Amino acid sequence: MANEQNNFSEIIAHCKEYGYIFPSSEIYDGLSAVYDYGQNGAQLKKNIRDYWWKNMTQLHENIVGIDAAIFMHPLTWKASGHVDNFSDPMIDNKDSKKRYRVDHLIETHAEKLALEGKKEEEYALLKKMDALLSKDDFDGLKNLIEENKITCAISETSNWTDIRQFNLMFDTKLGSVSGEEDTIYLRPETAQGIFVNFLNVQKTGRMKIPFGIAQTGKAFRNEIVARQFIFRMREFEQMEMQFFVKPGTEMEWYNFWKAERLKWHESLGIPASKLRYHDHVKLAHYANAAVDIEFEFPFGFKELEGIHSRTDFDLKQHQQLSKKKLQYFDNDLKEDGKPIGNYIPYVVETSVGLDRLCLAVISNSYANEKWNKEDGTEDSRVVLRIPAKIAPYKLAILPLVKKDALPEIAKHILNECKESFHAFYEEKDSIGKRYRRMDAIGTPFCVTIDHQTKEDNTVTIRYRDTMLQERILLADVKKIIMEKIN
RNA sequence: GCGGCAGUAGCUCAGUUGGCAGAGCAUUAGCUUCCCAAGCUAAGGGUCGAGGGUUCGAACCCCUUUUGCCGCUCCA
Repeated sequence: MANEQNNFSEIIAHCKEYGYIFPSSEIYDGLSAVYDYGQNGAQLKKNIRDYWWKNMTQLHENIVGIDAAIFMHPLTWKASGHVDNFSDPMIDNKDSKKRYRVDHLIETHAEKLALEGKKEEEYALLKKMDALLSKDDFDGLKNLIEENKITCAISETSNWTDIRQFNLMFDTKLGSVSGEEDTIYLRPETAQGIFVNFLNVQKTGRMKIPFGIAQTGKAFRNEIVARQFIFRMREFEQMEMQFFVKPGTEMEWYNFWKAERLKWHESLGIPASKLRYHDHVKLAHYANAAVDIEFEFPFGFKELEGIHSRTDFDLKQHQQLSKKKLQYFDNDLKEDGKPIGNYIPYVVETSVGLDRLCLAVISNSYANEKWNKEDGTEDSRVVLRIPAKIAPYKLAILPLVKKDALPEIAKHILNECKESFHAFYEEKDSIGKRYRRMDAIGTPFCVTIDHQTKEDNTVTIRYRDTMLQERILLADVKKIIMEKIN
């Protein structure tokens, strides 16, 4: 574990040193749990996002992509349950410094009453709590705690602070709307942008169930504790696809996407041994089945993607609050020859954290290698074995020396390649040093132009993963790289 | 959010009793023309995380704050 922790620190340092990820607004000392992607990180992230987008919207003819706004009507979050479930009144015990969720604290006490056989008192307590919670009556709740002499399990005292509200949604003001609705939220998940557009997309795209709507974008959560680098950030990017199905068929599709999404992660070069499913025992308010795909990060197996069977919860809720029908008319025929008719579709959701995926790819790619050279001295390198299809740079073009017209030939290939893929040109320092630098940022291929190139039009191609090299025709460089990155 | 520890050049760190802010690597320029880093010469780079206090004088002592790490707590 100590090694793994060191390894994780090394990876964070490497990300900063090679232009992948920087702490946000670092010159002002940074901002807690906010990070910026640098020149290489942004390209990697974009490549992963594009790869996902293509997989979803191009390789599945029944999935289309949208891009909904971050700001949404405040009722959206009432409907989704975030207003009620995403904020928790908390209370601290001044002696033990322990913090409790008020509802958990009272419920624990109620359970104790039940165990003592005081069923009626338990019931009365819970009923009072629910009434006070629904009114956000924090003083009343504190009184309830004090009246019942509820104590902290650690300090066994009832020396409590006032109750404070911790809302996990960021709010801001929308100027031109009056009254209560001038507070709007930064979306805590991208899914709702898809649900509220369900009918728009279904009607204008003439989509037939089953079909999916995909979206990537930023979401925001005011986490109490956000740590572990870009694993849990306050501002993060999701890649979500909501798949609308006929009620009763949701488990079929849930299992389909569960398998499909695991395969997709493996296609990113993540070995099966570092991926696993984790079934949710305790389900969220909207789900009837939920599983996480977890990746073995340097700090243990953690969620990368969630696959949830969300039932018709979201569409039903939006239908209720918006008073607009969000139903689908199914023209498929039943046994009696008549159309199936109207229903609210069920939804199977796949939701990946893009930042987490970037971290997974980087930590899976990172290796600090040491070996002995032929003369017995030790040699080493740090290499990012990022799969070629998502690597920030695909090819480095290196003239062996910066004279004898070698740079001119190299620049000629650069110009030929740069319209098709991201290529890097460098003529400074020894060739070995340049190879090391390309290893460190994860460039999968290097071609070196040398004196022999002028004689027979061949160049050396050097592979990042194996460090092997071979000679290929100068004229074939672009074609060969194109083949390897597709 | 609470408690503990930490923050000096891009990185890793040194800095004696409170007395001129340093090294190695990295970077840039030049030399070398090398097919897997660590050759030579030179240069640039710092309000010592930030703000305040004590002092003739603070990287060093005190207070506040911020960021990170660890532990709690939280993560529909």
